[in-house]
Amino acid sequence: MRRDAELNRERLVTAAREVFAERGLDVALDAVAKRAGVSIGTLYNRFPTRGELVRAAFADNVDTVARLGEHALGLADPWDGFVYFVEQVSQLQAADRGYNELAGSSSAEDLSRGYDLMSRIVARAREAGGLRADFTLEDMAFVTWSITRTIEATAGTSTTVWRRHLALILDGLRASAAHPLPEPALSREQLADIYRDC
Amino acid sequence: MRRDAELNRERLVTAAREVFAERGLDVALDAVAKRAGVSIGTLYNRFPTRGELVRAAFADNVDTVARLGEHALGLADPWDGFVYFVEQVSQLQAADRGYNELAGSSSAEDLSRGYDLMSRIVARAREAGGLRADFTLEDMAFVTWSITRTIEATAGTSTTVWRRHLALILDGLRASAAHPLPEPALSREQLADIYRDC
DNA sequence: AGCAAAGTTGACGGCCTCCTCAACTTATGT
DNA sequence: ACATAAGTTGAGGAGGCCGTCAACTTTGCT
Repeated sequence: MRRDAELNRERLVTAAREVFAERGLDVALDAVAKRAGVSIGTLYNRFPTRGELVRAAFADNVDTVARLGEHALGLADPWDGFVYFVEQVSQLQAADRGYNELAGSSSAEDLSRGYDLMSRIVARAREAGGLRADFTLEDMAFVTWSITRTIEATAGTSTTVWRRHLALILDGLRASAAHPLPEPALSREQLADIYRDC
Repeated sequence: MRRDAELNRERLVTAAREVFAERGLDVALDAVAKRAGVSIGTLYNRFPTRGELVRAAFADNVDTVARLGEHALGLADPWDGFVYFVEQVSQLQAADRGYNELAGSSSAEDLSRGYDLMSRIVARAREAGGLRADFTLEDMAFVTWSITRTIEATAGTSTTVWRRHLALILDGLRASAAHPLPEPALSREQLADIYRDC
């Protein structure tokens, strides 16, 4: 890759991160090209689909989440680790509209790394008796969808109320709060279907 | 209003209900006109904005919710009434994509009638000690957003898993599950702001 | 029956975004 | 210095939806 091409690529990724953060994942790509100081043709040349640009823009966040997960697993109390992880990821979402949208529709499980990590965090918290026994990995999608949506709705008015909502949710996930659930959890395949569609 | 005009109006409202239910509130209005067997010009003549058509299409649901609320208040146990109301409204949302989207962005409080009703259901459940003491009317928005989003995500795969999610949420709303919340509730004004924007 | 008011029609201009491609510019190795 | 591959450019065609309006049709009153 030529030096100028590499530079333009970086400019595009940076611009994409900024524009996605401010205006969401659905912005017109012209806005990204303009902010990068590059023509729309170059953008399409480098990133033929929007998805590729999105992936490039949020590659860092994937690493960050992995680090958060490792740290969560390092905490002495498994329930605290679970809470820590969910809170930190939510914080990331609250700070970046684009990432919030992404988290709500790809949930980090297309990444085997993130999937595995979350799986361990959930299992550990459940087995230690902090997290309710009937909570499955797939149920994490509910948590993500909930938080994603309230962050989206409240971002313009308060950057912190989502913490209240999260606290309400967490209170329902403690083993001590558990009442029998009326429906079986989603299977791994069902969840995969859901994410495939979007 | 002329007889034919009245008939066309009804056709449009019926068509809108059907199309919104299947494809959401953002469909191209041509689709509604086509299903109604009427020209796009007539649609615009009768309903100058999309909002007016939406309101007309979901007027029935507003009545239904009011009835559900009354019934909830008639139940002997206030907590059961609360649960009943939330479940029934969610059921309505699960059956109609358009109404689900509407509920997620207008939350029935633009309607003073629905607002008042919900207010009483919440207050009653809280005062009876079933619903946690720190739960406010404004917190209902969290519940609505959560359920709306998971219904939206899962509708194509399962028409019932949302009940599992709702059960998890409800477990967090019981007085017995309450742990101190980290943030104050949204004020009535803040919530109004949020709904104004959308 | 005849007529004015009410209602309907759908082609069309406007707007936006997507994505392509032929012409042009730049980097790099020799 | 120059040739050539690599990269860039941006105007423009395609597609979708919106909302309008002048010409036409229907209703209902007298």
